[in-house]
Amino acid sequence: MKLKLPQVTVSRLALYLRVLEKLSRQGQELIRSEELAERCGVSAAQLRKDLSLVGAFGVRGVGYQVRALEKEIKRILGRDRIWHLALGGLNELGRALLAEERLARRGFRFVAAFDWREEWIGQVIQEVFVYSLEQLPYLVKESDLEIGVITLAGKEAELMAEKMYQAGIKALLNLGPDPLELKAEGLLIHNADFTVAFDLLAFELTHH
Amino acid sequence: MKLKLPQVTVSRLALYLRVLEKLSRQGQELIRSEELAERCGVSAAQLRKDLSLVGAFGVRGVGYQVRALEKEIKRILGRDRIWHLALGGLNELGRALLAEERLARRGFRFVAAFDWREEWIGQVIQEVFVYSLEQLPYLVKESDLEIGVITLAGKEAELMAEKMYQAGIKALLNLGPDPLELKAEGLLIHNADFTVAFDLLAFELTHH
DNA sequence: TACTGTGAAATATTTCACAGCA
DNA sequence: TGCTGTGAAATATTTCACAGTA
Repeated sequence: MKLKLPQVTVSRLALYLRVLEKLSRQGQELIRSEELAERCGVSAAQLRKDLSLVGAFGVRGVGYQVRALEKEIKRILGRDRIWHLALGGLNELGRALLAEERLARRGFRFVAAFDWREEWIGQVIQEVFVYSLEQLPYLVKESDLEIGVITLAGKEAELMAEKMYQAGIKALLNLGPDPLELKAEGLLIHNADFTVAFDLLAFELTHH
Repeated sequence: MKLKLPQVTVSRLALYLRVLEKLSRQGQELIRSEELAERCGVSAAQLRKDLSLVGAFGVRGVGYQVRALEKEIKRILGRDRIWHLALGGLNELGRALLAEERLARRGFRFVAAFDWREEWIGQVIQEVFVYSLEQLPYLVKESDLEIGVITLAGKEAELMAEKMYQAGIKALLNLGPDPLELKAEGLLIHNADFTVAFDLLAFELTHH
């Protein structure tokens, strides 16, 4: 319960897991740190050190059992279970998330969606029902919604965040443009503006 | 041209810029490091150190001129110009990207989209025309396409990446599920699976 | 006075290099 | 023999604390 890892290590573990899942589907049973690291774009030492922070899963002189390592990393990341997600905001981004196979396949399951717009309420998108915000508290309890995923901007994002918090959601992933200002006791908030990836590329292209 | 910055610094600069753009729109003229840092969720020392790595833009005893700082960071990040993007893959994610105001507003402009699927070719989505891949080399030259944005998976992603490289694209941003294996001389590749953000949250929820 | 800019100190992360083991 | 696991060394990043200045 108290495991502390550098955030970069956690995100690399997520990366390793993606590759392991793929190898596993392809039926590969064994992999060496060097090969796995190469596939993930990190050094072998880095990979082994990351793994050593959470346990010793390999066999000296041999390598790692793909399935066993996959299972271990899943457990460590909390990916050995189903997470119930609530979508806040039925814009293009929100609809793309509902359609994301990566999330569905990995146990991140959108159970309900919420919006203010009359045109969306009552619709079913990718098998997910769109509710009005009045129904939020009831559904959080009833469907055990844990993570709220926000795609809205500005005041709408802020209001959605508050409503979700009041309804009993434990964590918010904000994929919208504006960092959430809400500070709420016991609520875990991650602001994750994916468009930063474009700035990184622009920077590197600009400075060789 | 040769400016070297830690990647974390670059992504924080992108964050600062987002907040500055907002302040600028709201007409605020001045901001202190402490306040800006607070808004961005970093320490004031961190913010000042980040800025000091690229220059000294503040006024001691006063703070930073919002517009001037915004302009400087834009220049440093290569955000003081229009980037021409090519979308590779007209799935839900691709269509969400075409609709992303954040990108349009910040100079990341999708100029053309490419797909194999007959049903998409010839369509216009968010004012962007969808072409078949034969037209890729011509359009890269004609429209000066610099960054290819890939939303596809597996073999399709790999093939799209190769075609884009051969057509003369300078950089690829891969938002699809699989790290690109392509290694091509002079091509800048970023794999940026945004779904990692969900794993990070799951990890933190699991380990308090 | 009230801030920024920045060396120096403190931490954190990565790499090295090899001991340990199937 | 051919790997992993891991202390120790090397780097990198963050924080501290205060000199510098409008």
